[in-house]
Amino acid sequence: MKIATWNVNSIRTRLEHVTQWLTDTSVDVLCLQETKVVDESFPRSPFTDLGYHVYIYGQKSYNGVALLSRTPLENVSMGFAPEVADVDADLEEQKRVIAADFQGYRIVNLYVPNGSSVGSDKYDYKLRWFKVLHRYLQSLLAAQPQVLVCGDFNIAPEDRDIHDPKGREKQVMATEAERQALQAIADLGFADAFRKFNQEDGQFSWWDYRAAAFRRDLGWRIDLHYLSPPLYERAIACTIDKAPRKLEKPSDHAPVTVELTDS
Amino acid sequence: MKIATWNVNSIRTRLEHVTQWLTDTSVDVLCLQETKVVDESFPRSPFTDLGYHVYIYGQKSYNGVALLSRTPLENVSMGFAPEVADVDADLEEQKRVIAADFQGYRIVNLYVPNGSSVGSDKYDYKLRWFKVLHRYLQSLLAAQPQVLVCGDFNIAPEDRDIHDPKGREKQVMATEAERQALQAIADLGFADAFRKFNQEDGQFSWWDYRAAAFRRDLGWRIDLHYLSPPLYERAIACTIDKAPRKLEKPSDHAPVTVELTDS
DNA sequence: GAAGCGGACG
DNA sequence: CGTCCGCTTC
Repeated sequence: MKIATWNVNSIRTRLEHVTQWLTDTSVDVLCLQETKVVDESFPRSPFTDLGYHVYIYGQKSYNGVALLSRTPLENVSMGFAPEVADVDADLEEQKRVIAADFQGYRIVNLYVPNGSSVGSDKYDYKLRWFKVLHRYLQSLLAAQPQVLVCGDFNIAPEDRDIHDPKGREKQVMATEAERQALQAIADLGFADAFRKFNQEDGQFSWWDYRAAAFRRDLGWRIDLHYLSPPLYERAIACTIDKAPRKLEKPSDHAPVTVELTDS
Repeated sequence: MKIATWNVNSIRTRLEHVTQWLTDTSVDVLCLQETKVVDESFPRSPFTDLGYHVYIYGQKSYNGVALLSRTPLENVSMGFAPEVADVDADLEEQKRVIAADFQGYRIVNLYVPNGSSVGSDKYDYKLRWFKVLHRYLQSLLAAQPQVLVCGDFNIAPEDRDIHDPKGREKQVMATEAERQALQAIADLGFADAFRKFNQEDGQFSWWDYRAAAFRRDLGWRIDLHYLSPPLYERAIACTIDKAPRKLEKPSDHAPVTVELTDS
């Protein structure tokens, strides 16, 4: 079983890249972020034509997440409700969370707020959002010990996940407060699937469009698969596919795939 | 000597087309319209690198004219002032006129208002603008009998300059009032250089982006060179180059070149 | 309806 | 650098 996460930076603009990649890789579930389209305008048929079931939670212009699956998914939920009560309205407005049951476990697909710059309102929003995510995942785990949380986390977990960790404390996606928020999630009982197989630094999933960052390999590893123990046991591979990032008009993110034993 | 006029519909978007065309054609002076950029952001160096001197009169988003010349130009003037006094402020606000001395004659580069639709405020603006243009050119001719006026006139002089003249009286760019305004300019002593050499109908310089107008050759001849008698005598060719209109992401206008004897 | 710009966001 | 949108123009 292969589960992939890919921030596509507009599903409409990246339609060809995504359908081609699905054809090439045959992943079982693809978790998309930054679809940037309202549900009525999501291009469903290119994916149903390939045999995928489509579950979407989108909005105009920004954010938006989706699940594509070769088999139907059960109990699809959008946003933090009803797992978490009393979520600030502004944290639920942005469409960043979609989850569903697949093969007896729960897949949670996240598009974590970027945070803009340290100390900005958006940075505060990101940290508030993580507090709610913590409660949300805590609630999920209480009901179901098998959880896979993936997506664009907009945080590099460690210094080896950044091309240049110098001065990182001032850099959004690398500050101590963000890493602590991420660690609090991990402490619920999640482990980073990629690091089960690969300890090297310089393994990136995102490269800024600016400053020829991809050509110079100035990237960050911010697209992650966090697995609860029973799934972490079953993980047999986790890979970043840089090929789509080399195409014309690419997303700034590469897809990341985790493979689990069938058990 | 070759003088060309080209409405490029954004010099920044069309930069490659224009530099390539200059390289291919080696015109002496290129008169640009709809540069759509403030002077500080005009891409000067691509043209200076090709050996052109650059004179610009631009504004944000709309309008904007420029002169590119292989040799330095003298007495460059922008707008109607100081030739015409007491011009309504709204007629000078839009950057549509740039002029300069070249080889002993004056080149006037115009971007005539489009006029939107008959009876609209913009249509009235266009006719008012022509009244000032008339005074402006009258003043120029009094000082200097050798004048070349070119640009996007947004008027087709005759029915043979329109793909379908039926119902043209209701069509902006072809109404009687507009043609009379244009004729009043001609009556100052200008003649249409193109018609010195070519009497055929269906000779167009502009094709709407809509309705596959270019493919179906549904165009208009609205990009003109008007020459005062001494220059008209010297004209030895006037041609519309449709090649750039066939490129990817073209301007909706083709460049029009007039050639004069060196005399 | 096609295409431009500017501004927000990343 | 590249997405989206609202706006304007033609």
